[in-house]
Amino acid sequence: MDTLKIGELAAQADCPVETIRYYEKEALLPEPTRSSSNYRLYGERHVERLQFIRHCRSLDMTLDEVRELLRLRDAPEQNCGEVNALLDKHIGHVAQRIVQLQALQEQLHQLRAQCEVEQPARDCGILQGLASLPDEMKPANLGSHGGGCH
Amino acid sequence: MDTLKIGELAAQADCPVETIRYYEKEALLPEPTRSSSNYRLYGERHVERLQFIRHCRSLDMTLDEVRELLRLRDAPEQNCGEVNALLDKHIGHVAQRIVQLQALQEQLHQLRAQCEVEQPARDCGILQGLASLPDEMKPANLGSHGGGCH
DNA sequence: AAAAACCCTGAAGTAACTACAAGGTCAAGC
DNA sequence: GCTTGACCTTGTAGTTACTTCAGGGTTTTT
Repeated sequence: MDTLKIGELAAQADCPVETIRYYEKEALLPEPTRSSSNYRLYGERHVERLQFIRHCRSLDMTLDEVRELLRLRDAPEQNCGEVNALLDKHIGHVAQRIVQLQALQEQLHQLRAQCEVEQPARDCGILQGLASLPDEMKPANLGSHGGGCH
Repeated sequence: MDTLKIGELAAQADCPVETIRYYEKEALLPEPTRSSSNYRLYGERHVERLQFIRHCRSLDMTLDEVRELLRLRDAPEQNCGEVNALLDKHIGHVAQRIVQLQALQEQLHQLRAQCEVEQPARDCGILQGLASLPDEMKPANLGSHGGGCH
């Protein structure tokens, strides 16, 4: 019944093979059956589940959020209110991050305006602008849900 | 001459003590002198350098970017064109990330609109919307400079 | 039969810290 | 003089979501 090797599953869900093994270790994917030579063998339900996970990840959810959604998905007669709440919260996180990055962008543009020409580094307004710590924007202000742009 | 203990430096630059030790290990801060009881002792140049680093970090630069800026700062007669270029590149990263997150936000709002009520999870439009992998927005598309919002 | 392509496990590396554990030092109070 | 607490030391492990590697075994293709 389960006929897909890991590379075939990977192709169907557009996901690196190593990531699939990682998801298995994290218990996001159930352990598949094995062939006589110990190869993992997957079926349609694995394809669906992996696509679900990858879609969530493409929406920038954490694996913990995905885990929660999978749990809710696995209990189909329960109320989906929690699903809605989780998504709303995630939308809030993203909105917050956008606002943060926009404020950052403003600061960066101001800093950039300090030096329009190429000159000796000792006179560079940018390096001077970076020398003192502005209290409006401490690293701590980025918060635990900050995340980077890199 | 160097009279500040690590906790005092930490207070002046608003930076956790452990982070200072981490920056030292990363060679962003020079090794300080030591007291007879092996305590680190810092002076004004350390305060300045640490504030510089923290300011860069508050602007979401990577430590590699900071390292590069410190290098340029340490050569004051060189031309600062590289500083300007580094900052422009960083501004580009942030701009790109903002656009990405806005696209994400759009997708999340569309998904959220799939389910306005609380109902059995099996009928939840959100869970159904997450079930298939949309090709316009694969995780790979986020790129190596993606970063998260968490 | 040999080479290429695939599969296996387990460990280590990434970024930038943070949080211990297990101890040494110092100032204040009793 | 002794204790208590705040501070300092080193070193190690944990965080996220993977990615990369070493050192093999298997299957498919040539």
